[in-house]
Amino acid sequence: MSFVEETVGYMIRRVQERMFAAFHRRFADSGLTPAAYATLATIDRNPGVRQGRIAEELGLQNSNMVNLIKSLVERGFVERHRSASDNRVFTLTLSSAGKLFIEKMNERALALDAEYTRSLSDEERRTLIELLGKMITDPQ
Amino acid sequence: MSFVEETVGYMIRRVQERMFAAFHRRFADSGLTPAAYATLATIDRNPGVRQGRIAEELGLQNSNMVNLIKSLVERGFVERHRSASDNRVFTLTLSSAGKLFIEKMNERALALDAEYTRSLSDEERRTLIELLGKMITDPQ
DNA sequence: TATTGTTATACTCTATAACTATA
DNA sequence: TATAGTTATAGAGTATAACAATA
Repeated sequence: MSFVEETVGYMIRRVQERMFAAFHRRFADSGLTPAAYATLATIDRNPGVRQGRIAEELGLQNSNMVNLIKSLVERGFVERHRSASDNRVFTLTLSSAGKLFIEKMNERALALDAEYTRSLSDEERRTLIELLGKMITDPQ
Repeated sequence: MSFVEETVGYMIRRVQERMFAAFHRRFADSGLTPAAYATLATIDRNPGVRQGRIAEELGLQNSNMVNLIKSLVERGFVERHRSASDNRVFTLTLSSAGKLFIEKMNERALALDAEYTRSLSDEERRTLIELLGKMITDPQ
């Protein structure tokens, strides 16, 4: 219907919208936004990471991390401690409740990902991730 | 750094953010948002289309089309006429100024698309669009 | 009774700038 | 002088519900 359908930009936007909606359907009862989930998953893999580093890695704004982290702490999933070596820094780790929680959420994320890539074969899904990875790691 | 990097959902979000920023850099002086550009491109290919149909096609909200169309009309790019057969409907066409404008914007969109897919070969770019297309056309 | 388009509004995500405390 | 984190705020994009006019 329009030649925008032949551009990557438009197609990505459409797919992203659908995935966003699907995420909120699947994670509605979890109280997690995509950013909050990605933050938890990053802390899980990198215990002791500081919040500014997570923001850099995930492409989030540092200022927007504050309330995000605060809510994760209040829910008992994340622990914040002052760094011993640098008193400006808060190091972040998962509590045992947080570890249990992220395990369940990881399962859910994988199921969700399988759901909205169900029209792709396993190989196509891998190819898609690989091509998107090339675009992201391109220094621009 | 996190296993979210192995999910399509996360990778799409990251790519989309970069493309969004690149769009605004390239189209800053045009006064077009991605939705406005896609709307113009759709009217160009489908003269006489009604605005609700564009919203459906592009995944936009009908209520959000109102101001979008209004600004395109005010800028002299789009003409709105009552449909002869159904008095509820406005048919949309491009003015000659709108046709000149969309041609330039199409060139710009293609250049932009080439820019942020520059880390991909032509074949990879085609593959990417094909895989995204499969996901979009999946009835879900 | 359903559909097209409109209005008003609210919510989420993201961006920016000024601030503090520490280095 | 630079960095980590905070606060407050503004903006864009999107979503929802109620409405008028027309079918």
